[in-house]
Amino acid sequence: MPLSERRARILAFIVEDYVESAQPVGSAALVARHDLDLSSATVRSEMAALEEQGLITHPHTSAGRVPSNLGYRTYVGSLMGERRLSSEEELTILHQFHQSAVNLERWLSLSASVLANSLHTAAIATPPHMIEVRLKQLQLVALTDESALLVVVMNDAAVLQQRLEFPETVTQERLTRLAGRLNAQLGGHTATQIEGKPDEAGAVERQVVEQVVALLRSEEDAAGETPLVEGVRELLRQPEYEGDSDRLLDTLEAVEGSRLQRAIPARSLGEHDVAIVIGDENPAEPYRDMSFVLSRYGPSGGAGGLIGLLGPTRLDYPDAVAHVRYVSDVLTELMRRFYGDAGSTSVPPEDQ
Amino acid sequence: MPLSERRARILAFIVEDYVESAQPVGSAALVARHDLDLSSATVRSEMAALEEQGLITHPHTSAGRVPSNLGYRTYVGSLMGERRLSSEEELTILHQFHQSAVNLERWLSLSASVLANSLHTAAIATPPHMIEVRLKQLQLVALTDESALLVVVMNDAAVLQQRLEFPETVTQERLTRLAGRLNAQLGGHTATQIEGKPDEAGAVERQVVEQVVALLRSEEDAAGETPLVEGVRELLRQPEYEGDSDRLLDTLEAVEGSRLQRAIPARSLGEHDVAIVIGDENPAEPYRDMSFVLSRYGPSGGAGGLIGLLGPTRLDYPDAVAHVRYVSDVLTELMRRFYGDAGSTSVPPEDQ
DNA sequence: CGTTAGCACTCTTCGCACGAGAGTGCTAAC
DNA sequence: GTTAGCACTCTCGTGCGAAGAGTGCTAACG
Repeated sequence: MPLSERRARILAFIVEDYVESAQPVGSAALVARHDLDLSSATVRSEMAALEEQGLITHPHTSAGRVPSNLGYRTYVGSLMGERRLSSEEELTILHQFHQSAVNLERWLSLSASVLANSLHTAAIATPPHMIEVRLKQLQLVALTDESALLVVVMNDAAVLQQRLEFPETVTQERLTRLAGRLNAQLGGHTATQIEGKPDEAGAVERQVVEQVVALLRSEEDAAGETPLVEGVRELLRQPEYEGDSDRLLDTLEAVEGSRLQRAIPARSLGEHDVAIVIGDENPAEPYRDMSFVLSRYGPSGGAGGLIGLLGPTRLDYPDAVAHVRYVSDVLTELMRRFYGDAGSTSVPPEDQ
Repeated sequence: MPLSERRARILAFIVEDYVESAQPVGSAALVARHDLDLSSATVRSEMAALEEQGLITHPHTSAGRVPSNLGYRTYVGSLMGERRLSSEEELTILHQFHQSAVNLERWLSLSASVLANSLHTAAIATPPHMIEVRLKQLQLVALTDESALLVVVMNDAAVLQQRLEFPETVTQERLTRLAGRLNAQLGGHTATQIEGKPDEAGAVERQVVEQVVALLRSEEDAAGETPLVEGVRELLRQPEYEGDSDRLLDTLEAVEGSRLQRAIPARSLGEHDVAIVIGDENPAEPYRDMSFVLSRYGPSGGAGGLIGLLGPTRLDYPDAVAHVRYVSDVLTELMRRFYGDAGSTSVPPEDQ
């Protein structure tokens, strides 16, 4: 049953008032704030109907109304207006990026900070990773006579390092030669491709190749890395947590602990989409009373990840969507500009 | 006025009982728990005397006694027994290190985790840095035609990276040659030494050298880096924060925000010492009701930092000291074993 | 003279009742 | 269909009293 125009308007007002005040909204307050040409009594009967449809609820008999998850979902799905950032807001954000160092990690944490501060809630960002991770170049630096540092640069500009212990004495000269040879042979290839090649002769060589593969694999798994979280304190200062230390600590745990990464709804997300997950739409237990507003960032086909907001269900969704979309676009554009299409140009032809 | 033997014993019991229960301890409870050959009345008069000397206080007239900061200080300074970890405890800890990857950063966070979990409070670790940071080797990897990634390895095995934008087109060949030449010229030198050398010819060359110096400097400043914090949730679950959301949030801010690094008492700390800072001995405002138990880690003369605990003043100090000391020793030993004396052997003779 | 039993006193905590306030739901009239 | 009126319900803050814990003092004891 579709909502009547009037009923929909009332639902929208309830959502918006509640988002702003964090207080259940009563019929009288509602007519006072928005000049509806209705009496509170009429609004009350409409509210009763909305409650009947499961869109709003009562905390208790004599309290005002609060949107249910379904209510938020309806609001987000068809009621809320499209919000665009003003050019002033956009400039303020851009300005911060231009002041930052040219460094992907910084950008990510800056993006999350901007989102967190704008919406007064937590923001998350998963580190970028490519679908196809390829070796760009490797280097070996002797540390002691029998150990060295392996530094691997990937096509998504990620740099990983690993210390190696050798069973025999190796000189820097030998390591440099080895690195040069391996770069020529393995550069531009994926972990799987490298594994398909015939084994190296010496133990040292095999060990290096093995580690290179391991590092490539770990970068491929970067999607599983701990997401960056910013603004937890903003979130915890929200009135939903006021005076409720237990809930506060549980949320802290849910947000900072390792559980978050499994709860992020990383399902298919179109290029320019913003995904909204409200309350118990998220199957993971501790996020039942929270919402995610997420977007994919990164040039299409290149390295990318997710960025967005994590807040109470009582979120300013229009504002959240506008901010997430804008920040994600800025981030994508920066990556495109400064990292090219993240390796997609430098991938050599397949071999085999 | 020195404490009488008996009075000292009573103070120690008060501290220990309070540490364990988090409840003010009353005279009757005290005699019941420890078989003192005294009546509660006698204990009461001793308590009155201890209060007179400022070692304990009353939350209110009819409550038990709580140690004051001075009381803790006295306890820590002369009353508490030396605690050593049992070999079982030591093995449990060692076991965790042996399961971890050979990676300094991992070790650090593991150390902090171990401390946090053992004492049920927060643990902090400042990233290691050397007093003298020297360039070990650098590498340049072309990313696009006009940009490259500069990777710098330092004598403390730290690896930093920075993206460079060049005003002209550069090939990987040219970068490789440049890197080789710079390694020969600058390897083993400090930022200051490199700055003392005559300027390079080309713009690209100058830019690279400039960045190398900047990265060395930033590593020198690593002492000022954000310390690693582990176990904040453990800390916040302590009874001192129970039901007090405001204090909880303030503490969260103090511990996770950027203020922490300035509050860490990084003053001179002997090789094997464990420094204890209790309550308002820390001049920084938000840490007035917290204690630090810190130790320096890292081989002497090599890269090192601070590691330790951050908890309520109501800390199990003997246990804290024993754990901090042990973990710090383990960490130092691991560094010595796997990173050698962190570059001190590979420092070339001074030039000039 | 130090130690102890006894006791009055103080202060917190908890449960409970009570009134004010907010908001609903129903009904009857417009 | 809309509205005014009103009884009803529930929360929240406040005040009060009883229970409990622990002290401080005093007087007696060895």
